[in-house]
Amino acid sequence: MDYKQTLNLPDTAFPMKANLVKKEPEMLERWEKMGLYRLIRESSRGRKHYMLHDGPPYANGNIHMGTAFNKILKDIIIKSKQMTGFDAPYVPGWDCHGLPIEHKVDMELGSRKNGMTQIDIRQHCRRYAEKYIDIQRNEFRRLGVLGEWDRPYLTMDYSYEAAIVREFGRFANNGSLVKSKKPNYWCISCQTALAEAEVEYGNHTSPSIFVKFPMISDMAGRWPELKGKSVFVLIWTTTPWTIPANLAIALHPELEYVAVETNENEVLILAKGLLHVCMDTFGIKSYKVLVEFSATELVDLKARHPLYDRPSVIVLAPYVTLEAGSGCVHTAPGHGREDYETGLEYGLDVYSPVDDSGCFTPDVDFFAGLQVFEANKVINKKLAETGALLKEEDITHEYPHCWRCKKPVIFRSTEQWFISMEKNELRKRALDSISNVSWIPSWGQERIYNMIANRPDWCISRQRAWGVPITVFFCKDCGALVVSEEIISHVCSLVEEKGADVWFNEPEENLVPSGTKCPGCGGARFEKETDILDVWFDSGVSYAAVMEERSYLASPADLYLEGSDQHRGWFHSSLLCSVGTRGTAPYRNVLTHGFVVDGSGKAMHKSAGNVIAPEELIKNYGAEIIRMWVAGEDYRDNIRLSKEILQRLTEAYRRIRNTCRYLLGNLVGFDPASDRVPYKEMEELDRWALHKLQELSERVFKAYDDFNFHIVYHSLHNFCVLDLSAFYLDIIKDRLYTSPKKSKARRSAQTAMNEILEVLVRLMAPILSFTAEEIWQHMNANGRSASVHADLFIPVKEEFKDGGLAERWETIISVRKEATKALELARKEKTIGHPLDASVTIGLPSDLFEAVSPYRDQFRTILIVSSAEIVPAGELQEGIESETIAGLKVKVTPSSDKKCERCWVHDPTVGVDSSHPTICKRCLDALNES
RNA sequence: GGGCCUAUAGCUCAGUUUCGGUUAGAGCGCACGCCUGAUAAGCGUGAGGUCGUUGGUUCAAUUCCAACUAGGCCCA
Repeated sequence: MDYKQTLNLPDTAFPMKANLVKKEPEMLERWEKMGLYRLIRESSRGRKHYMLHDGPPYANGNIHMGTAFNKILKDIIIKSKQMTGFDAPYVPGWDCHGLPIEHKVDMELGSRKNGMTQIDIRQHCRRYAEKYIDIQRNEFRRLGVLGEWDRPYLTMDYSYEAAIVREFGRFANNGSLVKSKKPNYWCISCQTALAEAEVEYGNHTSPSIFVKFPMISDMAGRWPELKGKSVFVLIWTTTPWTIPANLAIALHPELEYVAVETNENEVLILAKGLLHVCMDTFGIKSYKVLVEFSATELVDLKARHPLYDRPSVIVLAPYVTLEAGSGCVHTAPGHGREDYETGLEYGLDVYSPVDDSGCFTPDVDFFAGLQVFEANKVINKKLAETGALLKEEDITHEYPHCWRCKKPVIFRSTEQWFISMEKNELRKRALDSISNVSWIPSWGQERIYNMIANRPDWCISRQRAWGVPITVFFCKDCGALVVSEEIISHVCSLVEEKGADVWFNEPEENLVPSGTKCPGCGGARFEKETDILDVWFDSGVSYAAVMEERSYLASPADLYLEGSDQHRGWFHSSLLCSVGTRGTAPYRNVLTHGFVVDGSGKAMHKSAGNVIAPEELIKNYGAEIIRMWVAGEDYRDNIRLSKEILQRLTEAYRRIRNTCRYLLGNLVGFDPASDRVPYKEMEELDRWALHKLQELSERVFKAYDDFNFHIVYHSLHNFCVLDLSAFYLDIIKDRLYTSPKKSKARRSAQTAMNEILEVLVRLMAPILSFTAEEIWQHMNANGRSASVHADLFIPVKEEFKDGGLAERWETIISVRKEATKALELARKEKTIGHPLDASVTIGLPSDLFEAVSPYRDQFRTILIVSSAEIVPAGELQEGIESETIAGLKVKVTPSSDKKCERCWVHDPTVGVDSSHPTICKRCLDALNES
């Protein structure tokens, strides 16, 4: 007789092989068809909200691992919050305006751009953004990210553009908006301002000059050594054309300076550390240090400009180095970023006497009308004439060039709009609001605090085409700035209806409310501003344009979640916008993650050739493995990605999948409604499993709560591998297979397994979204939600917890561990093969014997051997001594009994019934019962 | 150069973080073996770590402090 047919072996249609690459798209289609996202929204209506506000990725290019990571992390949070019992909507967004898109469109258009209007170009930009929104949307959905994909928020939506204008208006109308000069890259050939991204660095030869600035301030009074000498401060520069704009000389606050006499009573001031280098350069053999000063002694003293009759003041600046020059840095606030910052600090004018074509303005004596690069040699000649030029030579160095015409660019100051950090105490209020936000990890707080504390005013104007205009006017008669709540509200409604294009399409008279008068002169003719807004302002007001606008969302959000670079980006701009207009931060919690790096911890760069694309992984592994990777890595640090990591994840995935498959297979024919065994009547081992399950739930819930998804992942995996596969499931196999189908012993195990699967499938759903759903479809259908994602976590059941039981089983497990070691030795010695060949006797020290002896009858099954006996240590002479538990001995011998053909246990009762001569009594009973 | 952060077995993570103290844990992978009634599965045993480097504090440091190195983000 083939007794195998009489066993209850696992049986399920749930495939062992996941085939994720093929199955995932089918699952997505299913979700799409059933309208899963809507379904979840409807089913959670009325629950407490959890508001995660999506930071908009830029609508350009395909997604990369970083954006994929970020979106999956958000999805895990949304799903876990949803299953915890919140109503957690997710509205994805895109950042659509800005230079990078305009750039790409520029390149696509090429020379065609020349005949085009700004409106034409904007149309192309809009189409370009739309194209990539579609591409990225599909890519994000493919990852299993659930959200309102059919109605995302776009910063180029008319309603969003209107919100930008409205929020900008609040700043304009509360006096925070100021106009002032700021140096920027400027291409004199294209006659346009350039952004950092439009500048390419390349070699360039510049004249390098050392120039003497005579001191005006009296030095001899304080330093008698200098009495009667001509004292000069020595500066060095590679841009002689900025000398006419010199207003200051910067020294490093912590460097030592010297006054050195070179010849004929001439004294030079320079950094002590560069003295010898400089003297060598000048070919000065004999010189004498007269005085040494610290920089702080010289600050505020005045030198005279070498060409003009005006002072050049000595200031301190941290960026001064000893790498080159004299340690005294020529400072022209109108022509350098650092010079500008220093100028602001010391209240210097942003003097930039150069016009659009790069020529000196008429007020510049000697050089008016000269183009700056041409002017270099003229200026040097003039300096030489006045005796100020100490040394001149050419040097080749890295210098910024225009990305389009490849010509060297200059730094030049132009009028820009700023949001003042001080006018309405924006800086102070922003800093105050930071402490009301929970920053995760906590160091995020210090990081953004330092940034806000040290940042200059926010320059919000861009001389570009693709963006939302700065909607202010100037009076054509008196030049006054004209902006008001009425004007902003009028423009807003126009933009709402026609998009921001209306600003460029319509003449001024159509953009102001009729009857608008200049508040200064009463004039009625206006000129509109043509600058557009910094795109950081666009996304910075998303809390207003999205969270406040949509009825089912709310602001402040519970969570903003982006990479750590966003402390300078979106977290930063959103904070300034919200504090500036609402007086409070737009978020309660800010979670940051690190960056995706390669297996060795290096950043992914095209040039390094170590970039891995999401598309490639989806094709080879499936999105589920990427999701597991997102969960498994501790994202506070850098997030590593390599082939080996993926390999490990794939194996872990199979393990979890197979454990669930085994549970499914053993639950065939089990209807919990009618077959469930009451807790009190369950076998103790099954109750142990339920206890461990509650511990798992507790740990996982806490981990989800703390956003520690790697703990969720490790906990789930460990539970499947250790508690289930290697212990619980292995032991109950015998009971499941050989007991009668409907026996209480078997139903008890199934009751536990059913509970385990119900809990597991939910706990894993936020991470293993595809697989959990697949399992869900194979589970008993009674009263089940249409999707696991529309269901809730099963709360920890206190009634399933039994600490005392768990403790007793800890002891049993520790004894089991010793027994398996002894079995392994016996196997090595070929005494046994399968553990069921063995008969085991365990000698235990008295305390252990006391603890374990109530379970002596169960030890055969616990050890999965044919017979097991527990005796006091003294009664066992032979056997292997344990190395870890003192006094414990294990004796393993081959079983002398016959092997039951049905249950494979060697048992003395095999053959008791002549009609079934090859099976044991237990199996005989089982056969008779069923 | 500045701000913030990270550094535990081949890989992913625990732990020591509010008190520094006996042989630093887990899983995976690897090696070896078992099973063939979870089978392109399952079980067992074992080998892997001077806890980034160097100093300091201490009776004692992977754990505290400093510097350095490597790496990351943001600035310059």
